[in-house]
Amino acid sequence: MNAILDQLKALSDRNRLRIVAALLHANELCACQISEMLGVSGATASRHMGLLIRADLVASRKEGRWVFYKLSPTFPAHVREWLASPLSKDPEIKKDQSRVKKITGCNECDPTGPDLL
Amino acid sequence: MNAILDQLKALSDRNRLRIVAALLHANELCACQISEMLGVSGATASRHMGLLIRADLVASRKEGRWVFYKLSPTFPAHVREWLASPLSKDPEIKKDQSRVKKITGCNECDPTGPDLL
DNA sequence: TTGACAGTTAGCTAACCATGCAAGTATTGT
DNA sequence: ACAATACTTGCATGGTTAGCTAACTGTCAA
Repeated sequence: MNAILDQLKALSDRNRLRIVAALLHANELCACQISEMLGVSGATASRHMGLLIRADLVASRKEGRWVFYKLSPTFPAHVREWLASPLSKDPEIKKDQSRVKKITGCNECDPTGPDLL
Repeated sequence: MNAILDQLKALSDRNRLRIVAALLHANELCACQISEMLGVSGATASRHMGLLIRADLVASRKEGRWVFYKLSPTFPAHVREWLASPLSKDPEIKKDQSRVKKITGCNECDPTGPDLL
């Protein structure tokens, strides 16, 4: 039960749910994009990502100074099916998506890939 | 997003997840069974049930002095598919199931029905 | 009507958690 | 080596929440 509980706790925060929605849409994002999208400090974003990683919902990849995040390969399929459709229609999430597009702070970030939403 | 967030928050508590697991297994339970299964006061159990109802995960039915709870007809199917199998195997949940069987405080309670786990 | 029982609500406390700032680590470029 | 950038971690703080007891509402029985 603890593994599932950790995943539920990780998902039951507004900002972390926004992060998951963004990763469903964008395939891969770097930390700076996430903190800017949320409008929180880099430290706070980093904590959220650590929590999502420990819950086995997100995987990270380090490349030079940057850390890139994507949904874990073991991200529960049923959760994806549950969240994908409603989140893709949510106005707040849509706003996040267009905000991410405009973030050019880290030009290595190329959030183009299969859209999972 | 708020509706989903409310459901996630409602599920992301150990005791409330135990309640949902019990309802997946037992079809219908009364308040006294739930508080006794959890080992918490009736007041605490009542608060948990109120939260689950407001999240639209549980429906209640009043019969005389008793209130019976079951999963809402709109309980998300994907969530059920996600939780059912792992929870049914969880030792803590199994212990809850056998504990519920022995509760005879309210003899109206007849937790026999289709086992959804 | 009075008492007992089942459940809810109010008020409180303690624990948890999201956040920011500041300091630390790691990597790159000059 | 030094500075700058990207992220992480320690610590303090304000807000949220699970839990209790006590008081309240509603129902049934004597």
